[in-house]
Amino acid sequence: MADSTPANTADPAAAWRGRRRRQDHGTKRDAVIRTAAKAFDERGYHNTSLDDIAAALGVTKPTIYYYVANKEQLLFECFLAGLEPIRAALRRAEQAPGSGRDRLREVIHDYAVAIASEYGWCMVRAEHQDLGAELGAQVRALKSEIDRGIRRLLQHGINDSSIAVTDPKLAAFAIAGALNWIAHWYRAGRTLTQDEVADAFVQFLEHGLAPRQPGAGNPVRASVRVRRTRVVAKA
Amino acid sequence: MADSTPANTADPAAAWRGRRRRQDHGTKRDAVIRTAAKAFDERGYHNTSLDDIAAALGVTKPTIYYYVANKEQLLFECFLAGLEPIRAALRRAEQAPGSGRDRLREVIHDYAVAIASEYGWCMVRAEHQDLGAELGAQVRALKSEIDRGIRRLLQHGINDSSIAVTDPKLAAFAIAGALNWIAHWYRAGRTLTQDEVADAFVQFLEHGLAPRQPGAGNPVRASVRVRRTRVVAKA
DNA sequence: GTAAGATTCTACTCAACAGTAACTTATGGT
DNA sequence: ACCATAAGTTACTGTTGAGTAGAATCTTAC
Repeated sequence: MADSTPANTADPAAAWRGRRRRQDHGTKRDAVIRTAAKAFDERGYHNTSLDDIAAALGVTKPTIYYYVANKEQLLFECFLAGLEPIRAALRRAEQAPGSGRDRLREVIHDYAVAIASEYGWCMVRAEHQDLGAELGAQVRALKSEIDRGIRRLLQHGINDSSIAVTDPKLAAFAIAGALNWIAHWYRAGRTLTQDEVADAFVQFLEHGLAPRQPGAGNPVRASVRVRRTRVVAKA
Repeated sequence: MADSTPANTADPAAAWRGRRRRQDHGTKRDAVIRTAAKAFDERGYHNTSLDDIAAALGVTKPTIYYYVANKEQLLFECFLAGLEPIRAALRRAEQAPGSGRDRLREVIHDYAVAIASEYGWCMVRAEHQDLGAELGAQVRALKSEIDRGIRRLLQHGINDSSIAVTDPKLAAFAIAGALNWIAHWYRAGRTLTQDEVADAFVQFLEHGLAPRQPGAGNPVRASVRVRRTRVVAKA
């Protein structure tokens, strides 16, 4: 989860191969989770056996149990890893300056980038029923926290009249839906970068389909304040 | 699939209970598919055994095999049943009058209503990997047909300048995403009707977050031409 | 070098569930 | 009345895959 160590960006199996064995426990655990996320994304949770994941890592099944309690918890960790960046974006927005719309714009951007990550599937497509009552409730709580955050930003924007929507609740669902869906179609390394997608979505969600009325340029003062989220050291 | 016979609206098990046995084959088959869709929605595909579905219908497992070939095909039928209304909406839009935006508005509305149906889950959350290569490809083809339809409407709208988006492809994804997500949160019989949701989404997707510039009222000539889709005879 | 502990492996158990075989019962046409 | 067939049942098989016990192997500290 701590995306800090090098060499976890490309091939997770590298955490084993070549290196000496008594290797940083955390790094390997992250590799397990990361590989699981990728496998779930490709084949779905139930069509992925722990043997599959083990094989992808070049180890055997019991090794996985050395790092996580069971398959359920593995899925849970994927959720957490994916959800965290979005929660961080919302926390940042809470104490940022600017109109509601400016701040929401930032969140939408970071949200889109997060969903296009390798954990996108887990956040969006994984079924809560696959987690027991306990963990399922935790995930639901986190998701609902995100939902409330977006609604709050919408409300701010409505109050300072930088945003106009009829129903903030449904608007939040529409925004989250458009963004979450990215996980269904986006594949890394095809034509579009995560940032390009994010910018396009910011654009669309702000203005919708209708042409903007000529004249009365809308206040794009801060544009997208390109705070390129600190990229983790690659390689 | 043929939503024509009475008594399939409420409880599908009613197709068996009380009635004599030599009963309309098609009706019962529909009841099987409908019940499967509901169960998949509630517990997910893999957490639903055929015994579960059989129990919900008040029959035993082999009876299900009497109506469908296997579990995979059962899921496939749910896909078809759900996707069809959306394809129909697109077909209607193809030969409708009005601007691209007017026609897209109709499609968005009907799409939203369809996704809020009991087949919403199958269309949106079911994994293609759970269908074999054959059926999976068919579903993918249908979905891509829908995607192309939306893009075409967007392009019409751009041409007649009733729509302004930078990238029609991404706009189509955003629209589909917002709509598809409805399947994740909408539950029938809570506060909002399908139509209310649909209208709110039409509204939001047309105008986005930004307040409309005062003056220059936008051309809402046809509004939502409330062609209340023919409701099937209920009970 | 060697003991202690950390890490990974081989070789299982056990339950769930899709799918089937073969038998039973109701129904409608003749 | 009777039989051909539609509709359903009970009771199984076979496989898959999560999870575990316990042995084997590596690493580091001393």
